[in-house]
Amino acid sequence: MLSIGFIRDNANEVISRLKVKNFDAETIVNEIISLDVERRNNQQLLDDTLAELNKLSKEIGGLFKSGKTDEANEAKRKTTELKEKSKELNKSYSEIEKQLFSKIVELPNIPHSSVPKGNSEDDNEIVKSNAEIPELGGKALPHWELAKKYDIIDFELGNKLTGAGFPVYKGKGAKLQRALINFFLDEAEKAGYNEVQPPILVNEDSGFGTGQLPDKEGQMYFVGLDNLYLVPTAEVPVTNIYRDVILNANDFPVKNTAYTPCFRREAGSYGKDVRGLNRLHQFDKVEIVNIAHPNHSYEILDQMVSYVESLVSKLGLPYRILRLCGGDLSFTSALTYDFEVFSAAQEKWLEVSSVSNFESYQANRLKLRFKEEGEKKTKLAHTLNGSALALPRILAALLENNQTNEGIKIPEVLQKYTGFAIID
RNA sequence: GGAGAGAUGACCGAGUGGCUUAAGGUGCUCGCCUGGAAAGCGGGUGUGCAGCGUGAAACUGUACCGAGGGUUCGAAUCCCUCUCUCUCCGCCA
Repeated sequence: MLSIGFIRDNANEVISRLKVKNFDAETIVNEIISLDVERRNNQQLLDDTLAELNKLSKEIGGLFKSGKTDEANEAKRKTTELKEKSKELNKSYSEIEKQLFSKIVELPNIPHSSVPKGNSEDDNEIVKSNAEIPELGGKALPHWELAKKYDIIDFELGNKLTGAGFPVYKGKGAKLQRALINFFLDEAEKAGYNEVQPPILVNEDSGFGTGQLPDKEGQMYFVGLDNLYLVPTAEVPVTNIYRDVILNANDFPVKNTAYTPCFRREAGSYGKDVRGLNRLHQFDKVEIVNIAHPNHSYEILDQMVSYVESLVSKLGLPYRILRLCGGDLSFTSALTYDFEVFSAAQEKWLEVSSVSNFESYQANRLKLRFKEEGEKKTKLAHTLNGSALALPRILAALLENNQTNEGIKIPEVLQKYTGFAIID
């Protein structure tokens, strides 16, 4: 969420810049400003009342000790009114604060100045395209048919065990999954990322910290008996490692990577591009998460984009990089680059990575702060994350693009992980 | 799952209603001392919100001793609820 001080000092800027996200913030911002004034007035009264009460209590203590019981009882009588007053002020304070909070969390993050205007994915800006699209000829099969032909992914079996969107990887398919995970983790480590293996169930505080809760509650699987959520991405547990943490400026940049399965209910997206591996309820992903100094977070973002680009290049996949327009940008993001690879039999671009800078939006929820060298005051850090990479669509593109009469060729970089060069 | 014991600052640890402004120690840091260091001595050392200022700081008020309520003029301390940790038993990959 945006910090109240920033909204207070930059109300007009907040309103105008949120228009890029097609978000009309005027009413909310005005409500926030007036609630903020109300809150501060209320706090002043409350603090004064409590100060007076504290002073009296101390005096009463002294009077009792020196045996002046009558005077003490007299003073006690005076506190009654103050106590009632402070109770009321306390109540109104929490009420105002609650309202203020509920308004502030309604505001999305402010988009970066480079974010293009636009309403949908059609308005995203293509930053780079390396689309040497392979010629497959007429008899190219989509990946779900290849999966069946070589018996490497079993969608029906997943239906039996769980339901739609939970495929079973078999034989060389399972091994290829494992190879991709190891390849991605090894590459991340080479790029300076520290590997962590977090829990894949998280509590409500964690869900709030990265912004999944309260808005996107319906998108996560919820284990009601224990009040826990299955992670939709490793971003949630890995970023929340730093919840309520105060870093030193020289700790930056903090770079973590994690492999986790990811669980998404995908409510409301039934029937659209869900064939095969295109959209699943459970999938594997390696995520990279950075915590950065505010002055350097956009350099870090560029580094992350280059890093992800190196992965898709090494896998030999045709790709393009998009800068998301305001309308397509997520609620919490200030700037997002999407990576898409071309899946040649479906003749479709598939999103395989999303790399974002959240600036201090998540950090404010997380209370993730840092101190400059020698300074006492804390400041909010910047958080960033990116998929590096999400497996299913990578797999879909690899299968489709590398199919030959002899079988499916495995990219050279993966062969030392798979132990085979072809699926036949 | 059963029984018991706990949760105090960066860390250890005292504190059973007001001489607590959270003792004492460790760590860190600044100063003195020193050729330099160690030791020693002295000072400082949390977070949020608000006020005052606005370059920041300082200063003032307030809240925070696992979380949330309650009792009281006054709560780290008493009461209630919850969460978590440890020990033993049970179960178990």
